[in-house]
Amino acid sequence: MDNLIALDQDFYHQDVIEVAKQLLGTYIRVSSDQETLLAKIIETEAYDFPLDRGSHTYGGKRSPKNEAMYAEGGTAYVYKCYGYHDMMNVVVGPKDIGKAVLIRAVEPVTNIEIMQRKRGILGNHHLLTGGPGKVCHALGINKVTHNGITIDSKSTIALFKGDHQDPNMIVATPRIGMSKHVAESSNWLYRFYIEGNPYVSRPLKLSYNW
DNA sequence: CCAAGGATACTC
DNA sequence: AGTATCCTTGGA
Repeated sequence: MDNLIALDQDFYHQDVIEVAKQLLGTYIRVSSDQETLLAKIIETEAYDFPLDRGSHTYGGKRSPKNEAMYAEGGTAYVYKCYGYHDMMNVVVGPKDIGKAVLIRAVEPVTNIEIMQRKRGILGNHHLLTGGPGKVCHALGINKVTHNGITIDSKSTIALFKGDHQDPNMIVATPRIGMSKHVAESSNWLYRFYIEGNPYVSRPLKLSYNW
């Protein structure tokens, strides 16, 4: 994978739904002292502001925990869910506007064996990187190291343009894991993935009716 | 103090 | 398809 072109700042200042869709097919690179891992993003979820009840920033709610989500577009918002699963989001829009896109699944591109070792998984399929916690685990993304960092070609987390993504191959569904309190927001079609991609997360509750 | 988690891995 | 479980954060 040569010729990687980093996403520019303008990319992160589009509508959050646009960013969620356009991130499909782009490449995420995570670098550490030990290795450089590359994967293609194939599933995302948009979190809007301020009326999205499913978002951590709903109603302008702000605390040290979600502060990074109010940073400038192009920042990483990484938080822990259920005590141990790290979740990686790309912040969207201007500073103090709490919008972001969650990276829900990726397709490994280089150093797949290292991702398998980190995950403790032998195969190369959706169990390896299909799920937001799995993505961070496989790529070595964690809150302590990465929350609040700027995403650019010089950073430990970088995003690069992918091949042109056919809009007809993008599937939209409700988001996963929305609680009841979230009410009507849970029905919004804010989850996007590339049709037919084998790495799409498939939790058990995937029977939708619309 | 307690309830709520943008989930995952393991059983049956 | 069910269930145990990780533990930090923030609001009451």
